[in-house]
Amino acid sequence: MAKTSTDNAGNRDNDAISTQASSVYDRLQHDILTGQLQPGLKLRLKDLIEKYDTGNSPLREALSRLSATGMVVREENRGFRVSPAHTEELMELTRTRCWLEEIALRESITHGDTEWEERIVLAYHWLARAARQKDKAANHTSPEWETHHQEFHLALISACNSSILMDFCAELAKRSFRYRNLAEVVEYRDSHELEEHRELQDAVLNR
Amino acid sequence: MAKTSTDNAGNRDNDAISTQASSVYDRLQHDILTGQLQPGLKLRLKDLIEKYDTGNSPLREALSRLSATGMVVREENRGFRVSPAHTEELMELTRTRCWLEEIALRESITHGDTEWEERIVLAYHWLARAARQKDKAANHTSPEWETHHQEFHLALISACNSSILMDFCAELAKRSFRYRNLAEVVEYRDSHELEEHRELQDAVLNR
DNA sequence: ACGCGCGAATTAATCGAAAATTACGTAACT
DNA sequence: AGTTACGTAATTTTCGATTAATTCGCGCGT
Repeated sequence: MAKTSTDNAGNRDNDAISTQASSVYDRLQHDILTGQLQPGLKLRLKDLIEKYDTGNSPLREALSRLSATGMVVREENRGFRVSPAHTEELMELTRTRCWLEEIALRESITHGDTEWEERIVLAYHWLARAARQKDKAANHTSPEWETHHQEFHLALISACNSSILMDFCAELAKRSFRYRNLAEVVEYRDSHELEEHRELQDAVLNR
Repeated sequence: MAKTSTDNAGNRDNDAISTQASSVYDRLQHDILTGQLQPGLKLRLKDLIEKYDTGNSPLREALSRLSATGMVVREENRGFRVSPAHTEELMELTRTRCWLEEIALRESITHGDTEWEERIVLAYHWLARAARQKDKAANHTSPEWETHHQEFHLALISACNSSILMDFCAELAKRSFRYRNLAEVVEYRDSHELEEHRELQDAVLNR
């Protein structure tokens, strides 16, 4: 989950040089999602300027963007802080995510074509490969695995005919990812997790 | 639709003075939603600084926030422009909005309590009153009516147990509002629109 | 001891100008 | 004629410093 879809999407195939504000945005978001910046933490501009080795304006810009997506909360004339995390919000999040992903998946199954199927197969392939490497390193949350996991789920719903809904799902996935990291719930992830994903893939492809 | 939920939510009951960046954010969003700033329009910082009578930093902050919600698109090192409007996106938007509001309404009907019902009745009352004043002025899109219309729809889904979903719905409503203004489709709004809302209220209250 | 108001220190928000990047028009070259 | 290279102008991005707001601590009065 090193990069988000919105941030560097424009830099895929052209020479566009990422601006400093975007770099700080990425790094800040990463640190929030991985829990290195804890919920509720006061974000003092001076400290962040030093920590992320940047200037006033880019930092403020990054924080503004993050506040719009709910990663940080802005308190007028009082600065920013990492958005708090409550168990209620996690429940709400899970609930909402279920609703939205159910719709998206249902629609995808209805309207999905062969290209969609190929995307799923490919995404699963990458996920499985990342999982194999994960086993080797015995690293429960390898960044690549997270990326491919995200990509797999996005592939599943990629035929729902609504990029808006996909964006919402991606947003919810990010927030869920954050809660996972905060709780450091790693126990439940055992070897048959990959199997579940395979079953999911097969079930979807068979409608 | 003068104020959005996120923007001035913090100013509800305390003395917090709105910052200049937030003011510019509100005004910019308003002008985009009402179509005064047309889709795809290049937003030159110098012009905007003059037009909105502000400085470099607040403006940039406002634009950054708007880019996160998709109101404006950011082109790295190339500035900002008002996000374009396609008919496909309108269709996608409508589709997605249906899905989400259906869930939210269904959940609200299931879990709604008497407080929820009171909120609906109250919201309808305000809406009806605004509609009456609208008739007097023969003004199809009075800002107050839009506000109360929004509030009514939010009240309907306010018992869905997911503020996240409500935020998404509000976001979609804003975008729809924009398309309505862009197309200036006013014909279909006739006198029985209020009736429809009344029927909606009654139906919901009767589950 | 507790609450209240005033002033110093700290922090956030804004401004004005420098630095970096892109856009554009002109000229040279194939 | 078309195309590439180059220099200038326009624009965006960033920096450093100023201004405005908040927080904290102390003394005063009750």
